[in-house]
Amino acid sequence: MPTPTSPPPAPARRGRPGHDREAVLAAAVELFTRQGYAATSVGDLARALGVTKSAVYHHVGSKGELLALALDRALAGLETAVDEATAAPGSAYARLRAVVRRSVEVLVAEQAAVTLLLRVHGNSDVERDALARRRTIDERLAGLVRAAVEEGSLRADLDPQLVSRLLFGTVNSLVEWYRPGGPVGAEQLAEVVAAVCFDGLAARPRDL
Amino acid sequence: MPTPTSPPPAPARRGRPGHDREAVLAAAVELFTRQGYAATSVGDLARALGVTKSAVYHHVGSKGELLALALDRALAGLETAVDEATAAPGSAYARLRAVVRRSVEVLVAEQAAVTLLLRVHGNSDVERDALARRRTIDERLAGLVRAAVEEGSLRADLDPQLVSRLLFGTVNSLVEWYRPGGPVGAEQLAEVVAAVCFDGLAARPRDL
DNA sequence: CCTACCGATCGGTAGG
DNA sequence: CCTACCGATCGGTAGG
Repeated sequence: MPTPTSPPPAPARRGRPGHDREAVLAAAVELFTRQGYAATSVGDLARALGVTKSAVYHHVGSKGELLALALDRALAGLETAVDEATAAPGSAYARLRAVVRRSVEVLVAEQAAVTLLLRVHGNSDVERDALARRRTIDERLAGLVRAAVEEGSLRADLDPQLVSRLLFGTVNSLVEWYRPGGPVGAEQLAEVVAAVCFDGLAARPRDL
Repeated sequence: MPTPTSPPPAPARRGRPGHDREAVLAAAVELFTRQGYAATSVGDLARALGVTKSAVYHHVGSKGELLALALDRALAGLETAVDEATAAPGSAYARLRAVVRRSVEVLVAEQAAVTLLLRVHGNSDVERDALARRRTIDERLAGLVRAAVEEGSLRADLDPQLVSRLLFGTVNSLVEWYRPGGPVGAEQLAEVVAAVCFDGLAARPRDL
């Protein structure tokens, strides 16, 4: 038992050391991505943290609030990536390639949160708000692709919208298999993805 | 108790015309993909069909059985695509390109079921069995990529496993946005995806 | 009055 | 194919 008799005059920490809001969020994001949001109960989350459900509710108002926090983290990261890359000087092609690289880096840094974002169905206001923000990002990306096509640096035989979807579909698919700490680092991955997307997989003379 | 008093002599059709097992499965797959499997209750499904929950259980033994049927449909389609494309004559490159095209076609034909498959978490035996079958498919695809790299038709500076993941990550990402009946047909989409994956997005002299 | 919890239980709803 | 239910578990909250 912690201090049942001795009253320390300093009003320092009482109760157990315990977790903070950030630790609860981290555990929630991990479980939500591994099992799915709907399939994860607050009880599951509490068990993973080694506390009771009530302890979880001490730190967070609702299960949906945890989802909202996670989705905001993913969206903020992606929005910043798009902001920075679109504001950069240079050709539309260079900006697009930069946004691909930066997106991969965000996706690696906030992988679990981005995974959640990509799986949102719109089953609640929180999810619908996230989908709306995501659509805005997608539209900005499509605009960048359009500019690169008009500039003449992307193949002109394909619809820019289609190109945008294939491009960021490839980027987003990374969450399905990439695990940090493996043989491929984040920056290296970003460069490989950009190279494959823009230059293709087929062997070319310059490979030899 | 059923029929406590009135025993109708004619055993003809009783009850409403109603749905069959296939209609229940179709509605389930649609709802599971739209809302997520865990977030879809059997009551939701019943409401969508305009019947009661018990009516649903007349056609199907459990919610998990509906998931198993859907996942089997997706897996069988993809397995057939890989079977046929890998058995075809020609270079490894040609077989790989064929399997990409055939995969896109299966994905379009069984889009909802494939979407479900791609979102499986392994939360039940049904889901774990599906993941195991999917892994086998992925390994065969990776083997085909490896053969194409060794043959010299794919860029040799990248790990075949990485190439395989990017390639089929791109293919699989189609479920997120492709809707049949739109401006792009299935075969056309298959050809575009193969072209973009192998030749890249960047403009090249032959485009001009 | 605070932070950090616990044991028990709330009203509703899940799959069956 | 329905009405009428079950065991259990859901997200969330009470007092201490």
